[in-house]
Amino acid sequence: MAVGTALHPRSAAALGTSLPVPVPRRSASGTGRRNSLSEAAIGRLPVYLRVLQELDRRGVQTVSSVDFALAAGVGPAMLRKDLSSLGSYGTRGVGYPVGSLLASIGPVLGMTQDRRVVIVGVGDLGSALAKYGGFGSRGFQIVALADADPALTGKRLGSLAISPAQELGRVIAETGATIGVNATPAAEAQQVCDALVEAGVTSILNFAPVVLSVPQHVHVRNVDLSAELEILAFHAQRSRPAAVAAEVGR
Amino acid sequence: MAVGTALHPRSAAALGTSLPVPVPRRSASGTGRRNSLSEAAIGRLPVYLRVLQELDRRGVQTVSSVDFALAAGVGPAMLRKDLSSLGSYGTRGVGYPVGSLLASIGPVLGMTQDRRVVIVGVGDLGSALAKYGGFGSRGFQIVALADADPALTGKRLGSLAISPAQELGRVIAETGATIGVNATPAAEAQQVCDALVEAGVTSILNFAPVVLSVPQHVHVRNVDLSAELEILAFHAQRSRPAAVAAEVGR
DNA sequence: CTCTGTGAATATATTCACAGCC
DNA sequence: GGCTGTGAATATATTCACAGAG
Repeated sequence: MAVGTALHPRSAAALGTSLPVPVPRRSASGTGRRNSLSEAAIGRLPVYLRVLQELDRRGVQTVSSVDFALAAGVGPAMLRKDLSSLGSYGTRGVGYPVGSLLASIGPVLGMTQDRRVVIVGVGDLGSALAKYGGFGSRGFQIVALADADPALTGKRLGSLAISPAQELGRVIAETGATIGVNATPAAEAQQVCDALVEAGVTSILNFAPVVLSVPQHVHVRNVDLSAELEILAFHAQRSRPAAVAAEVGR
Repeated sequence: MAVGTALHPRSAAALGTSLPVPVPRRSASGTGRRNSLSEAAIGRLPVYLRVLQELDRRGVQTVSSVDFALAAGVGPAMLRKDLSSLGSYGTRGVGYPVGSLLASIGPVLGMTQDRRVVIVGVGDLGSALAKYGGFGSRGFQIVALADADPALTGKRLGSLAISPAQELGRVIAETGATIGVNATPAAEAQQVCDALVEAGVTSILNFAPVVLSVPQHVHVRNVDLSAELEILAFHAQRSRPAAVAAEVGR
């Protein structure tokens, strides 16, 4: 039988970062305005939002799909299709109204909701994330920190105290966090993930290089930094065919 | 004209993190053993590699596509297809030999090459990355740090001194770094990116939430942490349709 | 005439399902 | 019998190209 008790007893795991995994595809229910957004389009919305905010800040009122697309790093046709499936607010012959679009896309990405985040694992990465201003500036509020290491619990980081990981349930209940960031080492990641799920968190951003098992209703996105570098390394190497042929053929 | 001089004069920009962008598709030259790997498959290789290393560590010698796929969080058919396009080392009726597969996939991801990394931007995130053990354990060596802030330059972080960002060219030439990690704030990111490219770096991992412009031969992958949270927020919200309908319809 | 919205065409990716080998 | 390798079928995503609104 080889692999033995495969990593965990639950369902198949979610692999995030848009590495397309056989997600069972939640059939088109939901909020989708016109025809629901494709998964790929959803991944582009945050970029669109950022570009719109930048345009707005510069006082731009209207933008064509060509200029918008250029700034977002996509093709104009795709951008139009994405916006169109959002319900489309463009005017033919003119372009898209920056303000209205912002007001439409923002809520779609939950900007108007409560978005409280708990970070578990306050090592180097966890504390960097806790201090990172980018979350706050985009409407996410870090409301709690937790770590399994007793040496850290009780300490403060900015305005937040670090709670013991064992008390995750209570901390989440008290703070109302709905998003969990898992910045623990690989060995603890599944356990922490389980605790988050147990406490009712349904969105998890996972930095640990492991495939987490979660129930279907929980969304996991993985950020695997080493994997990113490996993918870059792969491409770098394709540019110099000879180098590897020797290695692999050996 | 609206957007005006769109963000940068160079070519269209690369959006990484596998958000599939209209990459001009480098036509199938290169190292690919059998029929070349799809971009999606390439993104899964690091996961496969990690699983194989774990199996190897546990002393597992052979693994079936079903068990392997389960551990990697993908479907067995996809895993077989991916491995098959790598040149396939499986044995029918038996499974895949862990050791040989490792020896095959490793080099494909550049594990046997020199993989020297320079980190630019030694703020919270940059220093967390510099201290992160995960890179080293997967064969990446951080050989240089740089920052534009004069208050930081000259300081040390672990065994490395922080160089002034202005000297990136020299630092890269001296250390032979081929991969650049851009952990600078959004406002500086394009400038740093330009400097990296100028210095001959052709692989960039970008954490700044901006669309970088680079020449065609340079590969960029973006890790946008806020975007990840926004995508989670989007999905979380789809689970509660009513909440947003009110917001958007307003 | 410009620029959006969108069906149709194409390109990619994933899954099925089964032939063929161990 | 069990399991891989892979063509064919399906599902997703992207791009084209043009009708039609302003």
